[in-house]
Amino acid sequence: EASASVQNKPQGVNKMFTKDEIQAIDKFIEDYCIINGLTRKQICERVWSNERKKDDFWDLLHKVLPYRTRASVYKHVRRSYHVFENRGKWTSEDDQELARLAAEKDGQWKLIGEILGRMPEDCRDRWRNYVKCGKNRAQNKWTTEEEEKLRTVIESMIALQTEAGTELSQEPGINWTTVSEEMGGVRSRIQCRYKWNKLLRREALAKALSMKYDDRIWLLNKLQEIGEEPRTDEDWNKVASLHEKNYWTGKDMNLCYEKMRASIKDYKKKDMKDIC
DNA sequence: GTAAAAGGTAAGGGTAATGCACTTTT
DNA sequence: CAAAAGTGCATTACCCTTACCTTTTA
Repeated sequence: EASASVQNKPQGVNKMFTKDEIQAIDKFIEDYCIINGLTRKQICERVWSNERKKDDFWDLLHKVLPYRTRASVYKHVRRSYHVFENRGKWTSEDDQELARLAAEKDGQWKLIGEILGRMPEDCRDRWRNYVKCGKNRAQNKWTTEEEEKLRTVIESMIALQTEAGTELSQEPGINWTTVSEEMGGVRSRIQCRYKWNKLLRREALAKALSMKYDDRIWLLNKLQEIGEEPRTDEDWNKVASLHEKNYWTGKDMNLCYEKMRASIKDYKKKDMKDIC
């Protein structure tokens, strides 16, 4: 019954559970508790119990969201119905203890979690995103040298993969943990990823802004001709395909237009026709 | 007896929300 | 002018999937 409201949702990659999905799960578990006379604490213990109980709990749960993988539902419920005392807010004492345990019990996050009274995943996250770099972690603005080093590290990582073969259609993967290590542990994995994406954005913007007067005028005229502002990437690609040069991508044109638009006073109050 | 399915753990990849310094508006 | 409201940006908190192993089931 809990699944009724969320049936036939498409399965996506890395898609957050929606409010409806979470509600459906919660409803199921609430009912399950009532039927089986369980308290919240007891159901959490059931969820984290390592005995392989021969009931249909996980099976029924998966039927609430059948279009998701079983593992997906399993993991989500383990996070939402956990048995650990603490979440969030790490004191520096907590961090110190985590650092000690991480060194002593390398990779044994389940064990570390039990000792600290936290979810293993949270311990792992705190470690890799923060504690691992410790005092080495820089908070200041990236220097040009640092940016160049990041570029080198990532480009050689990508080169290594394409070289190692298989022009398989898969995207080159960037292992941010490794990148952080190769940066000397001075920036966390998340800092590196953020910076890299920012560098990419900066480059994209530079290209878009290199568009000369004639092409800009062409763009503004074309937009007026079309009559409405392109919304999606696809819309912009269509606009770009109308141009004789095969140089500007939809993204380039989108960025360039946004910049021109933003240079106009009170642009937020104006629509596209006024802008052009 | 064996292949397939399920449970459990760690590693990899990621986004939404927040905090903060700064501008703009009221 | 002060206070409130918006903004851009980096960080923080939290989330999701896949790979792989062991155990259970059909």
